[in-house]
Amino acid sequence: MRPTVHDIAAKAGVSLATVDRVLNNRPGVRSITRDKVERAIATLGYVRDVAAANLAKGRNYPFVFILPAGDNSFMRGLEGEVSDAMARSASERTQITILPVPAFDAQALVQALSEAHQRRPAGVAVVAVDAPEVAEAVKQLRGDGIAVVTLVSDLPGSGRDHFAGVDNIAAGRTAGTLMGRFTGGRGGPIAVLAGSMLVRDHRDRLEGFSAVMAEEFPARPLLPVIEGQDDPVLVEKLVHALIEREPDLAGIYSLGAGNRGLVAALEKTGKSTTICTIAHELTPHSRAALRSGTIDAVLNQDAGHEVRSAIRVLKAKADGLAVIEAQERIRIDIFLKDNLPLEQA
Amino acid sequence: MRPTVHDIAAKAGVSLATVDRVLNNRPGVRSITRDKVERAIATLGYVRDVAAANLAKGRNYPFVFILPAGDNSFMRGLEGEVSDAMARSASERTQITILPVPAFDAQALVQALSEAHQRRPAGVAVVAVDAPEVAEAVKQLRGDGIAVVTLVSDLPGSGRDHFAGVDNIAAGRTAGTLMGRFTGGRGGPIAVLAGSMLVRDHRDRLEGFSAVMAEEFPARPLLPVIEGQDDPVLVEKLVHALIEREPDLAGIYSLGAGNRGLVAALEKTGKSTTICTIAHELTPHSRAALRSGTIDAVLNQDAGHEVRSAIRVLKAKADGLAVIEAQERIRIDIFLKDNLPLEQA
DNA sequence: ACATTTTTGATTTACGTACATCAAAAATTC
DNA sequence: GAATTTTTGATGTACGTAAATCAAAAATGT
Repeated sequence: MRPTVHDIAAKAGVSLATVDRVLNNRPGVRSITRDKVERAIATLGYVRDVAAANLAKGRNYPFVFILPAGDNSFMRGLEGEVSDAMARSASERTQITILPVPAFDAQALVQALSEAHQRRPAGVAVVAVDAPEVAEAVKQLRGDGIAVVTLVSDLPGSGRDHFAGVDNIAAGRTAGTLMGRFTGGRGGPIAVLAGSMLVRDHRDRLEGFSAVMAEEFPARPLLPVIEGQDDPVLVEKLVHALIEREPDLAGIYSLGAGNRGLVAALEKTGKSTTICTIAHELTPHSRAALRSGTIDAVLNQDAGHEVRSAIRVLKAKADGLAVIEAQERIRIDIFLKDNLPLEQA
Repeated sequence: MRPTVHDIAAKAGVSLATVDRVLNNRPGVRSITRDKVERAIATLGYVRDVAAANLAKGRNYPFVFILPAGDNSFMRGLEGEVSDAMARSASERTQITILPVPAFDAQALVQALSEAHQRRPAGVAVVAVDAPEVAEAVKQLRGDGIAVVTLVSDLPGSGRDHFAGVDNIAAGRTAGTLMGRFTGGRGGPIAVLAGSMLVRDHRDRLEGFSAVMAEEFPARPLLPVIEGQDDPVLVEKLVHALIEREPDLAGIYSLGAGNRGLVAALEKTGKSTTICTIAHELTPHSRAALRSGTIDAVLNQDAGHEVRSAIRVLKAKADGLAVIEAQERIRIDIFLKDNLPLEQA
């Protein structure tokens, strides 16, 4: 059996109360006694039973998740994962509140952060918009001892405790290597379709993609970036025009969300198989397009992993514990039609 | 606050003892009373505090992990993950024992399963060897109410409760698509390097790879399979001979373990950049080769995920609970040099 | 209506830890 | 060496559930 506080008390020749004082570093223990107890802890290999401790403490973790509203499939999937986490709240002693905000709206986000602040949670997870006033709001939360984790989109310089998301430069580089190699057998330029260059993750992906294309495939021309605002209608129009303008187009890298317009344009022009298409985020739409061959590869960040990681980190930070950064790193998944995971319920 | 057993008792107008009888379906409760209690549970939305229950029960889960011995990097990594899980035993209430067996030795595995049986654990996880006597040994464990999960390599027809590993046919297909597309710009045949066709996962990978090559890239010739027994020296000799014999070789798919010989042969012949190489399992060796460009892509199964999933499933089965199969599905990771996760300590 | 069986209630102890209180002992100060 | 402060011990309660015991009540059979 694993040792308990009683065993430590017996081993160290002190009372239970003293062991408790040492374990929870309460005052009023001589350093000699403290040493005795700590030696007993070490030799017996005692580790506190966290479950029992939490039960006794009645500890719970009120968290607020601030997520963009709208019909972005990825974000809705993310929200679904947070809901799943809420369903697990009972056993994880968390109390999660979701606060929706308009997408890409720094001012609304600042207000949401302030509302979250008023609730006095132990931690806040937020899909950040890259703006100085948002960073300022995050700083205020941190100043009040509230842990803050950025989710999916980071906010460097805000003093956030952690970023639960992928390395988007690496994601862009991965897309670049795949694009270069998949289109190796033919000529023609590559187009890049973004949502908006005002969003940090899109900028990072472009940076990585461009770098690899320049380094490894210098012969292949890169067309100027097209910004589709993640709007299906606008994207379809732009991609349609692009395909007509560039009959020899070899590939399209879509680094933003809203792939519906892209897929529609490709399928309507009958170019879906000849143009190599690489997109981001596995959603019902991109999954279908991958299966049909319209999209050739999808890079994905696992929203479930991100949410669970964010919660783990928030808990640790709320308790003042260290986080093993390497363990919380979110991987970039590559999906081809052959390794698609089964659709979940 | 979430409701407790006391709240149910009050709501249902019965005593605590009766609530306990219903919750743990002990005998001696009229169906009318049982209904009252169950309605109270439903309306209050009571969920048992698993931590408190486990504390009260003093529940723990003795498990045995049977792993192949030898210097296979992947298997050593797997063992490391099991060790990590042992370190977490305290908080997870598990007691894990590792039983090493000689690799690919059905007889030794049967003996190990029998030894595991004698320990009367709540569950056993085993890297299976595909042989009828092994299946028989697994059946005996199951017959005694011991949960069995196959790890990495499955054993269909043994009645095992679950398989914690990847779909190797899909993995082979994924490799096929990558190979076909990566070598799209040039001619030449493709070679397949296996460990042994006696092992199930190798057979499955070959099946998937061959199928995709035949379906999608029928023009590309496939050379007869080379079996290197996962032995670095033999593999290097065979690959060296292969490269000399086939000067126009476009790609090599290495679907087994022991990539050291492969990498050595490629680098010594100076063909490392011209031959597209796809291998399995991310180990220090394959990672280095990926980084240097000798290997172009690595398909990986996350050993940590597999071990943690196996433990979750064993726990659930030991408690007679259902498993959400979709949630325990292990993904096939694709790594290029651009999306390599950082090396862990 | 009585005996018998079944069902229910009341109460207690336990799991391992947290936390509070009060008294006792030891160390410190003057 | 007495007064004071600091340190330690003893003890109890709590968290939410499990599990046991024994008595009381209700249902059942005859």
